[in-house]
Amino acid sequence: MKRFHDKKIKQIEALMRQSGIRPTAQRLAICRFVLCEADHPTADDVMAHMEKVFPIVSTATVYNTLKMMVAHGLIRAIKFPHSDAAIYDQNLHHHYHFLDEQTGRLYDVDPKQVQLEPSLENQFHITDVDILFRGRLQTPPN
Amino acid sequence: MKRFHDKKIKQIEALMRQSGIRPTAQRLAICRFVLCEADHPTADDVMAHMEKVFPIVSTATVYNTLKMMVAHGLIRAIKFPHSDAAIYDQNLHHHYHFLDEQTGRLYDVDPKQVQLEPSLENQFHITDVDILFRGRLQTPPN
DNA sequence: TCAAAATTTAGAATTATTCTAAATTGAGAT
DNA sequence: ATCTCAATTTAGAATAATTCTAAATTTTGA
Repeated sequence: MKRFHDKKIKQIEALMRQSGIRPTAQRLAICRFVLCEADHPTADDVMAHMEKVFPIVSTATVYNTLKMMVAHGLIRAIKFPHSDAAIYDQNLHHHYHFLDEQTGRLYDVDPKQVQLEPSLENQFHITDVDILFRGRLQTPPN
Repeated sequence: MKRFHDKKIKQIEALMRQSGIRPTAQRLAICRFVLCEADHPTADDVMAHMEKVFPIVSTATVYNTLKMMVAHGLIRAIKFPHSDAAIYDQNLHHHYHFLDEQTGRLYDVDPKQVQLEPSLENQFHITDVDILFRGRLQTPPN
């Protein structure tokens, strides 16, 4: 499993280089976490993880790296109404979100599962649609 | 028109009392602006207006009053991804929003104009849906 | 008219994020 | 290996939106 691990690192390093991000140790650790381990993390989540796996990282580096990843198209930054902190999304496909109001956890929603037909052509030319569903997880019938 | 003006003030005062908000001079001015004059204002917009019509109001009072109006169901506070500032919405009907990306102006969208059918019952119990359409105003054919 | 309660205020505190300028690290030429 | 220049990282200051605090002011109702 060490080998597997190494391979993942190598892949991420390659991805970073392809995107034009020089893979320093800090950046690599941040990218790995955000791309492979985390689920809709905030900058704070990344900080907390980094404090475990990396001697000392500054908030500046975390924010700079996240911003860089966004700029190079590796992730997207999104804000939701329930929190002031941006979350970083590794899912680059067009998708919506569901917020479990009880846990605060976000889930991706495939647009295929959502039939949406706005009749607004007369007034607005729509280029993008953000949707946040809110509620609770469905308790499966036992 | 003075009379008309007075009547509006009286109505707002009555509304405040009914909602359990004691109508002080500051609060009345804030309520009037938010309910009758403004369009999706931020706290900052309210501050700017107040500086014109009222000697001195503190940010604390503006925020307190807005929070109070929200708590008493006179308005709703909403956050959108394009700005960190909350906007206050006097439209209490269920509705969506359209953001004109060129001007930053928000428009209400009647849910009747939007056919939405998510197939998520197996996974999620949806209690609310926030939608933000983004784009530009439709240029009317000349 | 006076005390108690409510309101307002200035300014400090907080949170998420960005900026700044100095220190450190790294890469390529020698 | 070594030196230099550019890139990166850092601590901490700055910013913006909002909340908090404690003192000052206003209001209310015996």
